[in-house]
Amino acid sequence: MQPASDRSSHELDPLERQVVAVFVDGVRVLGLPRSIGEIYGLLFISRSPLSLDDLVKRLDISKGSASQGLRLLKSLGAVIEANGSNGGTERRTYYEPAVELKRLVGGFIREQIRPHLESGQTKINQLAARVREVEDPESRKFLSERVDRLGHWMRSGGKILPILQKILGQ
Amino acid sequence: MQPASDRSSHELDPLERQVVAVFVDGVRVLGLPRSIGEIYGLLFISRSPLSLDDLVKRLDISKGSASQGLRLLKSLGAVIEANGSNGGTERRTYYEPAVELKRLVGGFIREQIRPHLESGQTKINQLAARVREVEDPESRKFLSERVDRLGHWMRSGGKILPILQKILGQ
DNA sequence: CCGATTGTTCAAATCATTTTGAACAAAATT
DNA sequence: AATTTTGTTCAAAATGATTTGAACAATCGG
Repeated sequence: MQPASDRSSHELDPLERQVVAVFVDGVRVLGLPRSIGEIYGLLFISRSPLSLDDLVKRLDISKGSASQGLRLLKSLGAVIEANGSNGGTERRTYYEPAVELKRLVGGFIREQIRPHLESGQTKINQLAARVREVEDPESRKFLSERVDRLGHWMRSGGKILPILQKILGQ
Repeated sequence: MQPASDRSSHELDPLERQVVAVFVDGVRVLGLPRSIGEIYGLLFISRSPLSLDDLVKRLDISKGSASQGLRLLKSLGAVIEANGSNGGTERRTYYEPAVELKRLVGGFIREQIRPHLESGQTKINQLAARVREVEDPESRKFLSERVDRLGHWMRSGGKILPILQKILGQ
């Protein structure tokens, strides 16, 4: 005989499976691996925080995956450690999802978008320097027009981000 | 003896290579394959339209890649066919890049983002229906709060897109 | 101190995506 | 009509990313 809320059952129930599937899809659009979606999805639909071991058992993934997945999600600020409100016994750490869109978007931008924009800006500066050394004035004009445009795109991208965050912050 | 603008040289010059590298990086962030970045990048930095065959030779990619890459780029509205301004001789088609950010962003949103948002919305509706059938009122309350949140995220995503387009359209 | 528990790391295996290239189709040229 | 040119398609190969699992470290309890 099992308790009503069957924490020892390893399998996901259909609703949980469906939620996890939504997140697996979602993270693929963002270019993140499937396991990230599985982990976050299960945390999102679970009423209480889960340990690494819970994730391993219920999602049937390896410890390695769970560990790495949690690390990434923590770095994004998408999961937080739920330090047991118990008296400090229990050394196992439990995780819960951050559920404010603002936080999620902010973390994603900070970790996954900004670094690319920054390295892109560097490369475009190098490009501009090279273009200045092109002999033929006609070519140089064309190339600098294009490279300028590229720089403009980058700057637009940079400007969009805070706006995005502002809007999604409600 | 070769003409000054050496169209028969297969190799990219260093500047072209650098531009292509920037686009290869760029499209990876968007989750598109490398060849897409190579093709668009070379078109972007080329003073005249290029044919499929030019792309194959200069980028040293297969005909198949070039053909599929061009198809995707056309569907995004990122390259357009430059119908020779000649008298209709020349049956080979040449391609040039669309260089207005607005167009590029619009195409990407239409082809790569909207479909996901739409199928996501469908899935969330199914989810909501299932949640209504959960017996335990406590659980049902929790689950419907979470699923509502998910729906809210989706709608936020949908609302952001036109704003993005407006801002990037200058 | 020893064994059990919890979690991390990283090389190897697995899996998914992209690229290739051969076969084919369509249209133009001889 | 046969050949050449241009381009598409798609199964198989190559590539690249993720996942696994064994080895390891750290901490706790007995």
